[in-house]
Amino acid sequence: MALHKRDQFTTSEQQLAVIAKALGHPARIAILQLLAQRQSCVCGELVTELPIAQSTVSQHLKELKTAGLVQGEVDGPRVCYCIDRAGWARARHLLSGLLVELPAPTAACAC
Amino acid sequence: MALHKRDQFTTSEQQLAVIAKALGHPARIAILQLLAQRQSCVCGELVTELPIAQSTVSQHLKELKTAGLVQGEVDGPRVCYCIDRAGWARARHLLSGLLVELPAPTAACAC
DNA sequence: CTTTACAATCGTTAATCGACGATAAACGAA
DNA sequence: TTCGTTTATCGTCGATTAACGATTGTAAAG
Repeated sequence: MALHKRDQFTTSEQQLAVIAKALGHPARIAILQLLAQRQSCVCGELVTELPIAQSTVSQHLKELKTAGLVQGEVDGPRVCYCIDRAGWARARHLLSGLLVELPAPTAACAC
Repeated sequence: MALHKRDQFTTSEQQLAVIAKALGHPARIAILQLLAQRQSCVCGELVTELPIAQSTVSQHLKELKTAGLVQGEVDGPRVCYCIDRAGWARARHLLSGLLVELPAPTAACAC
């Protein structure tokens, strides 16, 4: 593979991209919203709430976990998921940083 | 193809996912930041600032344009890009909506 | 009318994603 | 131990992404 162009970007750019990529699918947005609504963590309940197969939900959860946005804890035969406190705090920080860097459209460009 | 599961999600979930997906690459983050910094719109200047080939930059610009985040205007032989006011306003709205829905880690889950 | 820049598109390649069904693994209950 | 429930993983498939070089298109400049 050797020397990805990817490495030429800022770490904060990369971190933000990882977060955004994890958010880049409606199912994962829905999962996060469900986990936030029921502040009690849900498990395979997610599967019944979502219009996708169990294995697909599991994959999305894995991606969210990899991105550090979600956390799962085994509880008997089932797994209890919840939003990863630290990870989501970081994500919030990066995202709101972007909203500051790219402010609301005031004057904007001359083109 | 026929009937994507994708269609089963909220439109706001889908819109947010489209935005997030567009932000899901460090090069595109970098492009947006560059366009914001120099409030004057840049063009192929982007190519010299970024560690990727001209054609690749062009592709990323296209994706950003498709997502409605960026806008390009032909100016002689060159093209002047800037942040799409309306599109970015919408994106901001959706993103900050998410930050409200998923608040900072206070109590969180019992697991 | 050429030449020259600049930017978009084409064509290709390897890699990743999204989805599914099927299977395996973990564990409590009978 | 065996069964049922729950979740993760495997294997597969088509579609998409990311990247590049090469080519094409467009418009000012000579």
